[in-house]
Amino acid sequence: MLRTHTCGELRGSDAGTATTLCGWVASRRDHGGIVFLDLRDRYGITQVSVPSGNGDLSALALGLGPETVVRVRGTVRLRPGGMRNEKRPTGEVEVEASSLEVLNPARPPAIPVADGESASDEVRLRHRYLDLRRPSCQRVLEGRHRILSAVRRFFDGEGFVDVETPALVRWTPGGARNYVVPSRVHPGSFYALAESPQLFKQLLMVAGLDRYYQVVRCFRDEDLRLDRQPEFSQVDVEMSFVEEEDVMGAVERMLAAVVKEVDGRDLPLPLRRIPYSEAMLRYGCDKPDLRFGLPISDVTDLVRESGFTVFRAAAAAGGVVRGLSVPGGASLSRKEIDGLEKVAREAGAKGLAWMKREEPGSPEGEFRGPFVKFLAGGEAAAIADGVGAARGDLSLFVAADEESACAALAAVRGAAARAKGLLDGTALACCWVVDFPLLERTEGGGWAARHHAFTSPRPDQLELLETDPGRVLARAYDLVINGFEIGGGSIRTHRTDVQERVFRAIGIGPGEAREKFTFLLEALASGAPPHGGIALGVDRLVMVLLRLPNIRDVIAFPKTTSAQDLMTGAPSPVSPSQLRELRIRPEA
RNA sequence: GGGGCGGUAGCUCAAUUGGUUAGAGUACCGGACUGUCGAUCCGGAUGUUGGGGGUUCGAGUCCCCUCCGCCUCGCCA
Repeated sequence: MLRTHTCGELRGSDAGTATTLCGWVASRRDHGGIVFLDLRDRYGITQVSVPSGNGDLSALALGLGPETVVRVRGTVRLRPGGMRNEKRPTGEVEVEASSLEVLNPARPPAIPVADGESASDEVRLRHRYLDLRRPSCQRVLEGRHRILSAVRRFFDGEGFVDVETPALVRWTPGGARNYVVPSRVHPGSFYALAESPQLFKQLLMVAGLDRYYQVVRCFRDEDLRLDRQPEFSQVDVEMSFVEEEDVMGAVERMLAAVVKEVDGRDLPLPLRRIPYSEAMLRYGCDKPDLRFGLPISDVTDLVRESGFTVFRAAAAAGGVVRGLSVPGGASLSRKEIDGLEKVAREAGAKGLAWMKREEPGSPEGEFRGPFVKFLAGGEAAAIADGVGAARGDLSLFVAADEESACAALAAVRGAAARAKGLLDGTALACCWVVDFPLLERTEGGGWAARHHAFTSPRPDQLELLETDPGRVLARAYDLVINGFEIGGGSIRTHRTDVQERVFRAIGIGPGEAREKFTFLLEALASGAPPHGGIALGVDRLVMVLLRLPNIRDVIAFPKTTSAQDLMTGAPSPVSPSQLRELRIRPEA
C-alpha cells in the first residue's frame, strides 16, 4: 500500500504516530509561512500542515492545484486548542508533512468537487468521474451497495439460488420495445436484449429449482422518465408451490431487512393491501402515494339533480363527479387554487370546481366558490360532507368520465399535498396493490394482458374468461412505495389448458404469435409446478430508500432523457465496414 | 411523436422596451500574510451569449430552423 491510513481515520489518540496518506487535494490555504492542505479520499478529509522552514516543501505545497493526487508523509499532531474543527471526525488532528509526493497533477476541475457546490445535470454527466468524486455521490453508491448486500443476504438466508439468465434473447411480441442486436453469424437475424428474465425464471421453476433470485440488468427501448432508464436492474424472484401471500410475505420481510439496514428502523408488517378498485377510487391511480391523506370520494349520486349543470350533465352522461377535501385549504390563495386547476386541466379535466367551507371569520354554514351560487339549498353542505370537508377546508371537484376524473384528481391530490406542505420527506409509505383486472381493453376493442400473458386468473373466475373477460381478476400484486411502483409480480399459470384459455381471450390463436410461446407451453406440459414470483426495480428502490428525487442519482453512469451517455458519447455511428459485416444497409 | 421550462466566462448566475465596450460571485493566474479550515487582502486575465438563418441603423433580447439538458403526455405487458 502507498498509505498507512485513510483520510478519514486519524484521531487525537493517534497523535505522535508517523503516517502516510494518499488522496486528492480538496483545498489549499496559503498563509505565507504555513500552508494547509485538505486531503480527501472516500473515507474523509484530513488536514495537512506544511510549516515554513523547509523551502522546497513549502514551494511544492504552494504549487498543488485542486484535485492533484498526492502522497503525504508526516506525523500526526494534536491541533492547538481552539484550532480544532468540530465539523470533521478528523478535526482534532492534522498531519505535519515531512514530505510531499505528487502522484499525478490535475487540470482545474471542470465542475467543483466539493459537496454543496452546484452544477447542472449536463456538466455533471459529462464529467461524471468528477461528480462521483463528491462525498455525497459516494455515500449514495455505498448506500446502494449496502441495500443490494442486504437483499442478497436475505435471499441467500432463505435458501434461494442465484441463477444467471441470458441477456441476448429471442425477440418476443408485446410489452416493452426491445433493444435489437444484430447477429454476425446469422446475417439478417437479431437478438433482443432481455427486458426481463420472465420466461427463463419460470423455466427454472419447471426445472425444479424451487426458489430462484437474481440481481439482473434489464433493457427497454422506451422513453425515459425521472424513474425510468433504458437499462436498469431488477431483483428477480420466483418460487414454486406458493400462493400470493407467500411471495408478498417473503418480499416484505426482505424489505423490512433492507429498511433496517439503511434506516435502522423497523418496518411494521404486514404491509397494507389495497385492492386495485379502491386505489383507483380513493387515490385515482394504481400506485398511490400514501405519505399523505387527501382521499378522493365519489359524490355522483349526490349531484344527479344538482343545480350546477356541469355536475348534473356529467352524472347523466354516465360520468362521475369526484372530489377531495384539503384540510385547512380555505387559507389557500386564489392563485394557489388556480395552480391546482391548471394541474387538473393538464391531467385531462375540463376544469376544477372549488368551494371553501367557512373560512376563518366567516359565518357558520357559509360556502364560497365560483359555482356555489348554482347549488340548491343544502347541496353545498351535502357534497362538502361527501368529500369529508370540515370548517376551514377546501373542497375540490372534478366532473368527467371516470378515467379522466381519476387522472385529474390524482394529479390534484399530489399538487395539493405539496401546496399544503403535507409531504414528509423522511416517510416511507409502503403498500401492496392487489386484485388487478387480468385483462384490459385494446384500441381495437379486443383484450390484452394487463400484466403479462402468464399471469394466473383467479381460479374461481375462469368461466368469466369466455363470458365477461373484463371482470376477471388476476393473481397479481404490485409493491408501491411513496407513489412509485417498486415491483410487480403474480402467481403464474402453470397448466396448459388454462394458458390456452387466456391466450384465446387475448386473441393469440394457433397462428404465428402462438409459435413464439411454443416452448413455454411445452414446458408447462412437462410437469410445471404451481409457481409465482415478483420483480423489484433496484434503482427505484434505492432512490426511494435514500430519498433521492431521480433515478439518475442512484446509477453510477446513467443516460440522459434522450438515452445518451454524455461522457462516452453513446450511442454513436459505426463504420460502413461494421455495417457490411452485419449485412445492415442504412436507409438512404 | 406532442407539450412546458432552460442553454450567457471553467462553474453558478445577472443583463430594463431591441441601444454604448455583455457584468457579478466563484474557480484560475500573480502578489501579501505563521493557524486556516467557504481563509483573508490587493491586482490580473477570462466570452462562437448552444449552432444556423432572418428582421433591424442596431439582436443575448424579436422571428424561423436545428442541437443539447430537465419535466411531462403518449409509450413503459
